[in-house]
Amino acid sequence: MAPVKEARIDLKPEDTAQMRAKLLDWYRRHLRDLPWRRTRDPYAIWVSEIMLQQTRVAAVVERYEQFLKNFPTVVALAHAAEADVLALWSGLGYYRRARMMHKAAKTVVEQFGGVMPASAAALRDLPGIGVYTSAAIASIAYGEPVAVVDGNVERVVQRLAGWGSESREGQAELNRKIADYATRLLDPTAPGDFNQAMMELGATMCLPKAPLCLACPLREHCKTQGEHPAPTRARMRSETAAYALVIRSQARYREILLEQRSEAETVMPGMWELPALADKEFDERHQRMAVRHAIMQVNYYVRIRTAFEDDAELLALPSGQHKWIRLRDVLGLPLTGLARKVLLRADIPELAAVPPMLPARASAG
DNA sequence: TAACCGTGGTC
DNA sequence: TGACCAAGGTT
Repeated sequence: MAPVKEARIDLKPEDTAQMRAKLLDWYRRHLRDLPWRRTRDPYAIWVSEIMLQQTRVAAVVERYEQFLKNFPTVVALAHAAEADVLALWSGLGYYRRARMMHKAAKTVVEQFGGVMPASAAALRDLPGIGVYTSAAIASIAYGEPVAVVDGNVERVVQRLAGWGSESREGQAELNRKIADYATRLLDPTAPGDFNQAMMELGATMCLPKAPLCLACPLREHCKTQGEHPAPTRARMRSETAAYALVIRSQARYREILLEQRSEAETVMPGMWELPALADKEFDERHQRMAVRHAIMQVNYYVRIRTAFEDDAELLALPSGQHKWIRLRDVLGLPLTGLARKVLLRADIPELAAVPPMLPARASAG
């Protein structure tokens, strides 16, 4: 006798078999050629899954290979300095992900002899690896039959099953039902491909706003044909900010003034940024550039002012530690996303090409 | 459980 | 300009 909870899921065995076949067939013909789909190395897949958390595929594609070039194995990552790991993460956001993965790599080396845990349950014990990520790595790298539930799968299942806002149950109960459905639907003979197919379907067909139902391989099995309750919106606000680009020439090289955020900050602790201006207002003649920078619920409209070494009174340098950094070493530091963006757009010859490898340890430590 | 942690593209 | 959103985890 089936448990009550599962009995509410309307999925007949013959439907399941058809849906698996249609979805896998569609996936194998339409999958995007992404770098992490060319490997079964559990470490490389781990890196991709951490980078992909709440982050767009396009942003990850740019960083994934560079990260693996610098840290090709879990042992290499474990032996790296945290500042170097963060430097390669600069601009990706959610920096705790990088710190936790670095910490987990050390655990893998110290406790497991440098061999990645080979099951979802064991992976789950590492910092930064939760229910989703452990299932993703285990199914893709090891073929373990565990279903993933990410934002895509959640939406796809809700539409397939017709579970919408009319249900009175709590979010926790709904999440259980979704995980149950995904587990029932999972093709145990190809769990890695199947999981990726569900996510790919959500990412490219079963879109949040205007789903492409007419081209969907599962349309005949879908209860809603794309309906989905509109998610509640968070409020955004705008602010202005102003920073200084201060460059000085030394005998053989040029240096830029940067400031290191306190380790006690809750946001981007210990990372390097441009010095803030004491006064956000300044003459347009001194403006080097203007950029928008979205952080969480705030759109910052940022103006960057050109300044010089003896303009110190313009700068607000009360707490943070500031330092002159050689321009050629700057990309080796853990920069905030905003600092990185400004420097890369500032047309600075020393930064003309993003180096594929981290520079030798910068002098800013 | 809900708040918190970053970002760039796009409309 | 303002707002939305993307392969979550932690506390």
